[in-house]
Amino acid sequence: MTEKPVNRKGISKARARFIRESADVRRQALIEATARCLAEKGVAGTSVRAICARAGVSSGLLTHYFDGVDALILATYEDVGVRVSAALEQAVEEAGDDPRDQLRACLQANFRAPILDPDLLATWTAFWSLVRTDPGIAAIHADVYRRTRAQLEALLRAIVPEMPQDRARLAAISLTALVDGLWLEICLDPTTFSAEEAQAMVERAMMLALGQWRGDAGRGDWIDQSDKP
Amino acid sequence: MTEKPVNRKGISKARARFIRESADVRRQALIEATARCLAEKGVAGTSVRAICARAGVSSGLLTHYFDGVDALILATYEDVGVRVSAALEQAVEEAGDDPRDQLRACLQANFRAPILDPDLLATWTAFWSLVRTDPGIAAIHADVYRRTRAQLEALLRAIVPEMPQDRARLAAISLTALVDGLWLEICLDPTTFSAEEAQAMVERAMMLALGQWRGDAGRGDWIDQSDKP
DNA sequence: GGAACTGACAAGCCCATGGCTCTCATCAAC
DNA sequence: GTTGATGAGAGCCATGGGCTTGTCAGTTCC
Repeated sequence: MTEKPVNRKGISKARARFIRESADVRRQALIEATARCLAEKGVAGTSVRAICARAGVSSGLLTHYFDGVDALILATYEDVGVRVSAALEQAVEEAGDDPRDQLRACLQANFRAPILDPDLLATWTAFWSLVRTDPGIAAIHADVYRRTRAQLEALLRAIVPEMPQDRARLAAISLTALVDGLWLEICLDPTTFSAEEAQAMVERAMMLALGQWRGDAGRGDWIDQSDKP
Repeated sequence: MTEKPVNRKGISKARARFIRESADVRRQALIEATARCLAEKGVAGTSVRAICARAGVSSGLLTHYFDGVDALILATYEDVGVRVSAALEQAVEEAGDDPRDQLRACLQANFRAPILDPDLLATWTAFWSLVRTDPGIAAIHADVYRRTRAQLEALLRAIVPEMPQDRARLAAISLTALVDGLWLEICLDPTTFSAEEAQAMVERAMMLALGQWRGDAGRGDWIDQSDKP
């Protein structure tokens, strides 16, 4: 008595096979598909159907696991933010014990894979454009940047303990802004300057922030002075 | 024999009065409406109907004056870019004859009205998110940033003629990136630092780029040395 | 000064696409 | 085999962009 399933138009349909996955696997797949969509086609091209097609699932599944497409985008922002933080963290750990090396590594890692990636910037600009209108995105943004600055501030004060609190704060803000600006521009238009030049610029800014630069407008040499009075 | 105009449903319609405007006025009105839409509702909320409602015209007029909504967004980018450049140019002119004052004014004007404006950032992030996918936007972006850097480079070399070409180039890139990063962050989240602090940071970076800073990690005083050896 | 003309303009239709829901098939655990 | 959650897929309503049609405001020519 098993009759073939028939839709409203009377056409027999064969439902596709599928495998059951855990909620975590599905969520992660949807998040990664969203990031790829944002990167490749921008916010406008990031639709439920596009995301689900990339994730290889049907469109109904998005609503099943997330509270709509906006919630998925928010989850994607969180995930991407965590991965960037992890990449920076790893760079710091691989840099050894000298806080100066750690700071340099933390800054320069922004101009190497996986952070130096135009696709990642496309994802990020999509989020920036949502900060204004979406309080949830704004909250995550504030948190991500606060953590970044706090980390830089801690490294600065580890290197130069006598640096005043306020100066460390402003230095961390400046370095973050410089890195952001360089990263933005090199991802948007890689022909203007190279990743190596970007790394040199942030290293120079770092040294200047540490107050270990002597004005020699012509040569640009570094003055090594590891121990301070 | 004048019968009332009747639409397909047989309902008599009274066409709204309108006034004829010149093409320039209409184009400008549409461009400004687009900028406001981008600022308030992001790219997703910037539809033909939304733009035209803001401009106070019917939706058909957009196609009449522009080659679709994409072309209008592109024109808006051009217009906004020109206005920002004009604001910076004006700041330079009002700064007097000293190129040092001009450079400072050019940098610090980014943290005053009309450039320090979250709405403007929203517009700008919308454009950034389009650079990847739209070659027209990418070309305009490259041009705008090239001009900005060229201006900074010229000012730097006017202040310190003996500065090598490459160092001036990198300094201009760094200053642009710093300004962009600070401007981005202060517009996204004004609670992190103030406009005055941003101006102080760019002034400090400017002085450091000019090589007129002496390492005094603790105090942060300026060393005035207008004449160089 | 009025009639014909030109083109800016409004209104609304058409089709595509978007997000979401609803129904029901399918799989895995018991 | 039973069962219940996972998942597919069509459908629904809203919205979007572009186009077509027809009107009305200035202009021109007599």
